[in-house]
Amino acid sequence: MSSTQYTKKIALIDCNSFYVSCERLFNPKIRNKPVVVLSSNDGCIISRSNEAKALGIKMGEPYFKARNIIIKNNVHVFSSNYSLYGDLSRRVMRTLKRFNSEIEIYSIDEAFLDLSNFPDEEIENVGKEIRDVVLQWTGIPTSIGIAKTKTLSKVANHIAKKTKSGVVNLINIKDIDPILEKVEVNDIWGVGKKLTNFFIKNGIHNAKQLKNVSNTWIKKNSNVLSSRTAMELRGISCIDLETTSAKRKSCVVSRSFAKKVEKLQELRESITGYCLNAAEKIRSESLIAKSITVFIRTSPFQNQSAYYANSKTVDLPIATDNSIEIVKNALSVLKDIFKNGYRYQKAGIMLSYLSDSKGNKNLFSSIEDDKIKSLMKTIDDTNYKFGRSTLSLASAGINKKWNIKRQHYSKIDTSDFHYLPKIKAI
DNA sequence: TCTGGGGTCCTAGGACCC
DNA sequence: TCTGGGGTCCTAGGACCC
Repeated sequence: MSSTQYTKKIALIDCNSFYVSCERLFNPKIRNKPVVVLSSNDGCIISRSNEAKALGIKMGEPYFKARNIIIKNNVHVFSSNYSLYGDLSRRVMRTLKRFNSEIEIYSIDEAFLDLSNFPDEEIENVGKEIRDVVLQWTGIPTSIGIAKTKTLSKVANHIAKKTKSGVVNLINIKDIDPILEKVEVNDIWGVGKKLTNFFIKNGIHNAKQLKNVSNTWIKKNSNVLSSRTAMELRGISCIDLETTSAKRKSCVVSRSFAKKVEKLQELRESITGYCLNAAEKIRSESLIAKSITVFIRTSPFQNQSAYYANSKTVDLPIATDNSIEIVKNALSVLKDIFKNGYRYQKAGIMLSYLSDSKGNKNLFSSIEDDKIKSLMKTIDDTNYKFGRSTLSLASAGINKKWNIKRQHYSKIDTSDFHYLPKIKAI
């Protein structure tokens, strides 16, 4: 044991059953009880407490299929509350940034954090400290995996979820093979359904076997992504931390309907709403869109009625963030793909070829443009203050029969004083 | 009756050109 | 008249992630 070492160290911090943890934060009664959170429209189960997992409730399972187990076992059910989860996510990420600004926010409940600046021998304790601080400051429990590459830190995290301390460190492990041997190939980051089948067919069942497969074989028989994954398992970093939050390239807004929709008018209302949402989103990120895609489809699960799905893209002559422009184009595309006589289940729009709107004044910008800009800003500011869709367009409709279902909504809003938990003085 | 929503990246194959 | 090989660029769709 000699001098202090500073090898490359990446931590993956993952919030445990994140949406369930968020609901529990404001509802102590459901701690240590089985809890699930549903996807939009109360369609599928997308977050489960450990107690719910133990009952055999599966990730992504349709709610109606699990309903019997849920009722029988008194499982607490919540519709998703994304503004709450988004808010708590930001608090967690802010806390993590105190340990190092080199952070990649990978999803709403996960972040990669570069910890190379801490000495190797201290790293496990640093991991434990991060976990304690996040829990204390935000109330959210996490699991932490630390290793030399992103893929290995995912593996470490996978194991950490099953351990009591919640922290697993693979830095300077003498022999990693016995650990990798216990990780099934389908649990490796980057290996999905298709690749799992391919690997198993070729005798590769676990992470140790994938790590030891020859580079030439994998490149010849699979693709660069697989070879990168294998390299990363060997401890050679191929996937960099993306710390500068790159601007997104597309923006999708889509929803399933609570009730099937048959009329063009109702589709028009929904598409208008999605456009307004998406336009507001890209404006808040100073982006403009060059193309708009509209898609509609009937349910793929109901085999007795005919299936119809279609989409169409329109390229705009000039990239824009103007809601009115976007709605107008989307509705005209919708008219082209709409067919009578179908029961539509879902619709959506996508804005793509997004680019920076700042310093990007086009040749044709005019006083008219400035007027539109200030109108959009007024709409955004008002909606921010008084809630979404305070100001809207007439085509968005008023009576939205098709609008989403949220039967188990917790109604917690961290930006509203009415929902602050009350503390009684003793 | 009831099956989420939002992203990125890679690749094969077609179109086109020389 | 018939026939070639190779390069680039674009796009749709697939696979993967959470």
